[in-house]
Amino acid sequence: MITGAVAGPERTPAPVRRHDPERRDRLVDVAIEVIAEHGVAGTTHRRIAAAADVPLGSLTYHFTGLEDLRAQAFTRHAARMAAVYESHFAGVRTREELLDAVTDLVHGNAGADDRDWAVAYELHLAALRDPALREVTETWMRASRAVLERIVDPVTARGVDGLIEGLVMHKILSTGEPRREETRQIVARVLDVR
Amino acid sequence: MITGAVAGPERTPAPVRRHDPERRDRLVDVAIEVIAEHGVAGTTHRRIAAAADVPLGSLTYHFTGLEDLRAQAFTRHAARMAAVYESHFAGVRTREELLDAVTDLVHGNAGADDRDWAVAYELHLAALRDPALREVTETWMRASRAVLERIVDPVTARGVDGLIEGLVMHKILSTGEPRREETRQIVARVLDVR
Amino acid sequence: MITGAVAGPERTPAPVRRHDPERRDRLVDVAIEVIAEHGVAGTTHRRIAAAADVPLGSLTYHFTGLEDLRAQAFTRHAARMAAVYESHFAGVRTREELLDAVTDLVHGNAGADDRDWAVAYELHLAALRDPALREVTETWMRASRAVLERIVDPVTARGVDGLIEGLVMHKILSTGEPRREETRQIVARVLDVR
Amino acid sequence: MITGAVAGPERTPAPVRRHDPERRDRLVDVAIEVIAEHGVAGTTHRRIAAAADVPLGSLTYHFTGLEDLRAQAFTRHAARMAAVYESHFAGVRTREELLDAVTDLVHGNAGADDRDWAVAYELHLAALRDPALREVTETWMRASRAVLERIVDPVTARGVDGLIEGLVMHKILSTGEPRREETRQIVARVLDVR
DNA sequence: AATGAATGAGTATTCATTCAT
DNA sequence: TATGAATGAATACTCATTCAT
Repeated sequence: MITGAVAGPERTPAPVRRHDPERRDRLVDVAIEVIAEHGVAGTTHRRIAAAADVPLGSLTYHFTGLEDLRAQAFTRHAARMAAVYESHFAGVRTREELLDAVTDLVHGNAGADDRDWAVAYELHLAALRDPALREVTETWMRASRAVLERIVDPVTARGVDGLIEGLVMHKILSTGEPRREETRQIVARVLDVR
Repeated sequence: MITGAVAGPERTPAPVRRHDPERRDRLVDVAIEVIAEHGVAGTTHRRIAAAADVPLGSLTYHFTGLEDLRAQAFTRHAARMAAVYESHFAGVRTREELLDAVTDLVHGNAGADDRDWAVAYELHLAALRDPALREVTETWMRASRAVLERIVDPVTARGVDGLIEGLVMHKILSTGEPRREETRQIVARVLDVR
Repeated sequence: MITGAVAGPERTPAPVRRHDPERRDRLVDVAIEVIAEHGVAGTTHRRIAAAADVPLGSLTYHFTGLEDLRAQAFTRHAARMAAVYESHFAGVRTREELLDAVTDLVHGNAGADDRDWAVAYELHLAALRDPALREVTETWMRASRAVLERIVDPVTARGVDGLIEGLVMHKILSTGEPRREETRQIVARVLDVR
Repeated sequence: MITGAVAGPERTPAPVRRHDPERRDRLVDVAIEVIAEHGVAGTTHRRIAAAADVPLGSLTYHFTGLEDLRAQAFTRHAARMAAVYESHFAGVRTREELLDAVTDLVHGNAGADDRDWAVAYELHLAALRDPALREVTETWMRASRAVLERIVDPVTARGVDGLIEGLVMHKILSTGEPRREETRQIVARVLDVR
């Protein structure tokens, strides 16, 4: 016996959806993905809504505006990146161990891939023009330095942090993958190991 | 020997050139300025036209489109930055001299200021998604390395180049200016000086 | 005789009324305030809800829609303005007394200030396009005339009523306050006093 | 012989339009009409564009924004209304002639109909909240008074002007047309005729 | 050759209203 | 009963690009 399905003439195609707790939360994650994919400039309400499979109005319901959502996305991303740093260097005690850990980080073996770094650079650039985001980048930078300063002195920490930033950016930009051994050699010098 | 009238492929039928013959050229410069001021995302035909005090139609007359103009602006900027590198390191012979030169570069005493670096980061990020710009960044990066490789080995060159990139970015992002002596100390290690 | 429980058509099954039992009533007042502040065009569910410190859903719960609420707000305002007329002219018997009373009304010494008149004009204009509101304005206008006709003939009543309308509007629009003595002089002529 | 008209497969449905000088000018007129029809609140870009049979983008090309267009529409309307006053009272010399002229004006026999007055009231209300429009209303009001002051003293001018305003508004709001003779009688008193 | 007008696609945002809870 | 989430239509506005002049 066939149940229901009596085709009335103007049956609407199922309104569905509705009641989606955590949507707000999910939207922030989707926004991060869209930034990774299309850059800040290409991050539009429409694109996020489409990626999250959510109606357009939902975005401005949950967030004051695109700027608001963007800021939250960046804040979350920075927090995650800081957590990656934190946990990646958690067991490191000596400069020798740090050397391997930093090399791993640069080469993507630490929980943050090119995509994540790309978002980070988007954040950096956005922060250059938006003071509100400066706070996010500064908090993040302070956290990173603090992690490194558990093992090395502040000057070295600043050097390593800067080196990571630059090497990763060049790695992302280059077509050819740089050799791990070379990276290790450079990091070793900044760390004054050997 | 007749100097003029060398029949090149695009011989125009007596140019006449109403006035403002270097407008095309000037527009590229203005575009760089607008990118510095408003970022790639905020760089529109209208904004450039206004900044150059030129009618809107003039932009699409001289350039295929915005993308075209942007690419030319980035190309020119990269060439200029490469020239800054080139001339800044021109007289440098020893690692000791290089140490000072690099420190100067990072601290803005080399012909490239924060504004210039900001455009460079805009380019980096744009190149991440536009293969056409990848060529520009790679050419530039190769040129930078070549300059450094006149003085140090390739691995060190890559390290110094990356360190400059990272330190400058962090300097631009930070509110407080980092101390020159610290920078020098870090660079010294990568250069293996002292 | 039992006072309560008169079985009217809409006998509710023991109201219970959680709290804020006069919310509905209060919302109408808040709506009037919002109209005064932002005009009909700027009177939105959200704005009223915010001004009343009430959840958004509360508005559509208590009222069929915005139009409904607006109509009720205007109706109440017109009733209040009519009451102001009524009580302001209550003790007036002679044309001489009326002359002072009208002058006072125009100059805001009668319980209705510029803000109230602004809402009145919003109503007038809205009524121009919404027949439902026409009823409100006509009832109000009839009431006003009736008040005046207790003292003067219908033609004079219509004249005075019109004059009040026009003088108040010009007073509201003008930057400089008109002189009371002038107003009095004009009103005197329409009333044929002196 | 059949000329042209060789039907290619993807013939677009005629782009037409283009080159429409005076469009800007025409848009201001259309805006006035839309305000008359739908009120300020209902005057949207879309509505004006549709009424003028012009693409949406054309509006923001010619005007800074809706506010700009609205202001220009009101300014033009006020100028026209002032011109109506001016020419309507041009030949008037005596108070007796003025009496007839004012009565005609109120009853719509002077080149300004209900529709025009409705726009005027829209302007009044808009001016209440927008200082920029205050200038328009004040200029207009000054012009009206100046016209009347050629015939009567300033106080009387202010009274007549106010009376016209009020009587016209009530006439527009009322369903039944008031009797001309009554209007004349009231105006006569303010003018102190007979 | 040069440009101002024109246009259609796309942007963020606001909002009245519906509805599951 | 009351409400916060949800949604789709509508809003003003921006813009790259086209094109008649």
